[in-house]
Amino acid sequence: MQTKIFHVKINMKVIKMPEIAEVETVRNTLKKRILNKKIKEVKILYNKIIEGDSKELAHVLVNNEFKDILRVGKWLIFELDKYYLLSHLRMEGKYFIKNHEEEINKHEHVIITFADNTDLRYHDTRKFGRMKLVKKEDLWNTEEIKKQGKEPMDSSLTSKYLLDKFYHKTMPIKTALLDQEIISGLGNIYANEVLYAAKILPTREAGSLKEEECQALINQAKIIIEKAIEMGGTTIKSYTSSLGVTGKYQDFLKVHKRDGMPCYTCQKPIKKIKIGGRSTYYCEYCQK
DNA sequence: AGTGCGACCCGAACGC
DNA sequence: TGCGTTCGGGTCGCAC
Repeated sequence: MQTKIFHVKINMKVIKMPEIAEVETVRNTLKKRILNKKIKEVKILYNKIIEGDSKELAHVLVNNEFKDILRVGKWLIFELDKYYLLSHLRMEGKYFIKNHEEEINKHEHVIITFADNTDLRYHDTRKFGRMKLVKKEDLWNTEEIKKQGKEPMDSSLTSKYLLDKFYHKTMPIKTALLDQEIISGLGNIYANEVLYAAKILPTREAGSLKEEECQALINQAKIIIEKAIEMGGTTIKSYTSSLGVTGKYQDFLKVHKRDGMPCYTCQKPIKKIKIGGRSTYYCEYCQK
């Protein structure tokens, strides 16, 4: 099983979507497969994935079991008895469940073996992902968790909240959308999509947005995330091969990676620029 | 404090 | 063909 196969084929390229919807999909998928199974061995093959002492982490996991899996923003949180194991997939982190006998792939960096001889394997080609052990009582005082802003699906994410966060901000709205301390869970791809759907130019100063524009961002973020979670679930279930992508995914992304191609609304070519070093796609006519 | 940018990684795509 | 170069993702840390 591959848990991170949130891929969309566009222009014959596979686009990866390491965002909140995908992390939620991973959480739901793993919950069905790994809870309440005794861990008998932990191998850490690349130490920099682990923040802190990797030997201690392995020691804590062995003879323990995962009770539940939570999520805050893009952080996966595996519940143990006295600790939580935090896991951030960054761009290319994936979890596989394999039989322990299967050969270890060169990108598998953490191998957790259960008593039933199945492995939970953390796979990360770019080695950007991170894991960290925290004591249960410290979870909400952990920097990474504490600073997460409101999630798109959270009803307390309101236009007033955004208006307040954006107040006097000179950075482009695109950059502000990627700030996890404001909205937790949006990545570069969804930021592009949300701005297009809300008809807001990515270059606008965040502080220049009106309340109704903030509301439009929230509305579109909810729609896009919800759809993506729905699609993610479907993708996991129907996954059979690397080509297991159905037709509807091709219609999902409206601007991302579509530079030079006609805008679906006005037919003028989609522009591509860099904002904060990140690829930004937009329609200069439809977005104001 | 707010903002911007390089570093971290490595496979894929691109240029010659 | 094969080589070297560029790009892209999220986040942190540093410089201004």
